[in-house]
Amino acid sequence: MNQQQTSGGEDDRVRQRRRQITTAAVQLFSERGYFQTTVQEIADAAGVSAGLIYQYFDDKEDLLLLAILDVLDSYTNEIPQAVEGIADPLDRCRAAFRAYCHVVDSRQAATILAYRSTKSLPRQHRDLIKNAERQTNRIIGGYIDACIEAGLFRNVDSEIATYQLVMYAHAWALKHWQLAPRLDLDGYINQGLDFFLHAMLTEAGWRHLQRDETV
Amino acid sequence: MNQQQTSGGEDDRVRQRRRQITTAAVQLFSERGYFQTTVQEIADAAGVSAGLIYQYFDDKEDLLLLAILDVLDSYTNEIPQAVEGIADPLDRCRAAFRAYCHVVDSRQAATILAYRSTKSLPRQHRDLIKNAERQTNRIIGGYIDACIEAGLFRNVDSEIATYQLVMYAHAWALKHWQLAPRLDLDGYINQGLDFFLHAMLTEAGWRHLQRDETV
Amino acid sequence: MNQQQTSGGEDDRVRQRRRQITTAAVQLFSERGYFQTTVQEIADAAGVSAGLIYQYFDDKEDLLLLAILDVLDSYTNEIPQAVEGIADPLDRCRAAFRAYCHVVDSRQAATILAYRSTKSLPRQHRDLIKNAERQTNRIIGGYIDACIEAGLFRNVDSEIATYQLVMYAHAWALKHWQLAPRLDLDGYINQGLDFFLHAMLTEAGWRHLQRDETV
Amino acid sequence: MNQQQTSGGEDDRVRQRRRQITTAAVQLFSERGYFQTTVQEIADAAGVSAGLIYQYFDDKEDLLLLAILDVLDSYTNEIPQAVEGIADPLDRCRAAFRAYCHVVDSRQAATILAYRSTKSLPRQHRDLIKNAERQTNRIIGGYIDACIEAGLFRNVDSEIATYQLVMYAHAWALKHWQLAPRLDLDGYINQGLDFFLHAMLTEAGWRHLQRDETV
DNA sequence: TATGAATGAGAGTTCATTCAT
DNA sequence: GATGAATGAACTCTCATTCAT
Repeated sequence: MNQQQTSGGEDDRVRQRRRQITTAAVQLFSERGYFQTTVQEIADAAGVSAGLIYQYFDDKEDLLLLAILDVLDSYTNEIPQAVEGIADPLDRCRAAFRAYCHVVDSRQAATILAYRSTKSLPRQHRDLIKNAERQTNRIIGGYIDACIEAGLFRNVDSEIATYQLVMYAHAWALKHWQLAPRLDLDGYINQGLDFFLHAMLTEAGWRHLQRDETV
Repeated sequence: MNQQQTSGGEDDRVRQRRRQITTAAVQLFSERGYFQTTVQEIADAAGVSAGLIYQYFDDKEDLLLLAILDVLDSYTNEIPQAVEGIADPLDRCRAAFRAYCHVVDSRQAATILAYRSTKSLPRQHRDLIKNAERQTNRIIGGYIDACIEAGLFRNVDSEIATYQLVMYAHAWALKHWQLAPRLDLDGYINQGLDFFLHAMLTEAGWRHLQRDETV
Repeated sequence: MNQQQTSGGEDDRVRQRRRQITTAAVQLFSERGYFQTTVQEIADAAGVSAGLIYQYFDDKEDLLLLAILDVLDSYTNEIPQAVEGIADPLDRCRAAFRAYCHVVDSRQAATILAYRSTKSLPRQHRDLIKNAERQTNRIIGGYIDACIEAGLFRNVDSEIATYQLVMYAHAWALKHWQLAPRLDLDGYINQGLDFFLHAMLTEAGWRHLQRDETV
Repeated sequence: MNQQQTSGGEDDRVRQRRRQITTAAVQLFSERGYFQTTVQEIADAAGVSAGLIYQYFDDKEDLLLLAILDVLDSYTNEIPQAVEGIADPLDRCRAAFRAYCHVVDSRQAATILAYRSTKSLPRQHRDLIKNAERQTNRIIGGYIDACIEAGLFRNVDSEIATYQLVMYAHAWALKHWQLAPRLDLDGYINQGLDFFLHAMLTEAGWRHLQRDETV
């Protein structure tokens, strides 16, 4: 990644420029795909010259990397926010799942971007993306673990379970053309919750859930 | 799509050539991606000249379309084969799931191809791919429906359930880098079966399952 | 040019094939131009395979040469035919001019072909075309000379005069888009005759002409 | 046609580049023909890279169009210049004819270009060329009309007469291989004048001409 | 004699990247 | 810092020509 020697106050201008360009890149890469988007188009969308991009990014690939990481970051940020203040582990799990699905829904094209374009990057950059993904997954995994420890979930492999949840959320973007005609987002989320709870809840978990709903 | 006028015996040569080229295309598109693969490379891999490809395919895009359809066809063909002769609906469902996961495992790169590259095609071609996908899904859906009708599965939305199964199988390819270090294919399949059965089986279903295993 | 060793009766088949292909070539080269016409298209139009063309012609250029010569031959043949039996030199001249204009009218595209494509040929082939052209011109030139010798035309340079007549006729094809909206062929011919007669007739010529019209 | 956004002073650089490339294109297209000339060759001749051409022209066809129009413009510009200050309509007519022949002589290959290559363009572009041609013709036509109105020329169709003059001039390029061995340019021009004056002058015209020469 | 599958050189065009201003 | 004109490598696709059948 391009390293700018930033001396003090310059830092903000640099960050601002990077954001401006990254935002345009996410938008265009998501819509049209990495290879069908030209650097010139990104420059136009960002309102800068093509040449300037090369002062903030090494090359087009670097731009892709940053664009994908930007999207993954938004997951890592928005999900914990959504469950903030929810103490009950089961509620927290459900809220996190809902939040994930909502983020995917609002950034469908960007979600697909990682699936389409990650493989276009060199191994080293791919690893950065995988780590960012793992980070989000670990958050979800933590919520599941809490439920298991509380005896609400069966003792499933929480990492595999996390992938189930994550893939279910991603499927809303990946297979939207197939799912959208049949359900709206809330229907999709409820189906998912029904499924996952049946798959994972223990007897104690069911009682906890019912009390929850009684209250 | 390119239409060759094929009169009788010529048909075989044409099919053979198309297969030869498509196989190379699936291989290379899967490995390197659509845009990073040149037509020349496909020609070399297929052992033909670059020009000849244009006698069997309209253009590079056509080649991509046929490559993706080829992969999807292998799903549609191999899964019914794997459950042939299995009468019990629950057994059939489990066998189909296993088969799906095995096909994905054996054609990982090709499975990813559809996710990466479908969007690079024009709408009309995308629709052909979607239909091929629907066709496979309908097969799986039929197996699930049979279990529901037999009272073995809860009355879930079988289409959504199908997507769950399919995405789980696809995840083995899409997130292989993440999953493979933790499990082998059989472990992954068993985790999945455990999960899905818990999510869907009725009381009757559980009894059926246990009798099954006793026998 | 391709030399076929023709043994006796084979000769006809060969000539027939050549004619078949040349006719298609004239047609297509005239309509679309030399470079925009593919050998395959000519083969299709002639109802033979592309490969066969190379048994009767050296290459595509050869085909062009023969096509142009074919058109020029039709001039050399048709004009003398049209004046056959006309003894009066002035009448013969006028009839020849009319005939030339009519041939051009009926083969407009082919007439343009020589203008468009001759330069695409190597010098040696160009010379063959020039000679064919000279041959036709010499015929016209002869008619003019006869009028001069008879004292009906001024003693103009008959070769230049010939070019005037020829270019006037060719202009009907070359500038058809411009001329056709203003005149029909006969109007164009009459304008031309009026022009040329005024330019060339002597006093004696005028009297000859009037006597002609009186009779 | 390619539209460059030109703001003020940039305009000159753009015009200069376009001229540089157009000049090379006229040269090469004229010498070798449109299809035998590669964009790379034009770039080399113009001293720029092949890619740059596509920043000033849409495609090779656009380049052809501009090249032809450039030649036609030189007619429209140079002929009126040559007759500037000549008040007598007959003298003006003769000077214009001389000028036309001289321009054709100095740009022989370019003159042929329009005949060879116009048909390679799409209808819309062909129309632009036709209009440019009409414009030049209208200038000549005006000079002839003036002679008719002054009673110096017979009341001929001035448009057809214009074509006669124009074709005669063009023939110097189109049939140069045939004409040049017999006459030089001045001889050709004089022959033409002799011819046209005989064809068109009235009695009054002849007297005007003689007085002219007496003076 | 006739076919048409196969070749492969070569063309137009795009676009990431650089660098003088 | 910022521009955008300029580069040139690389790619897709076409088509004249050959040759096994």
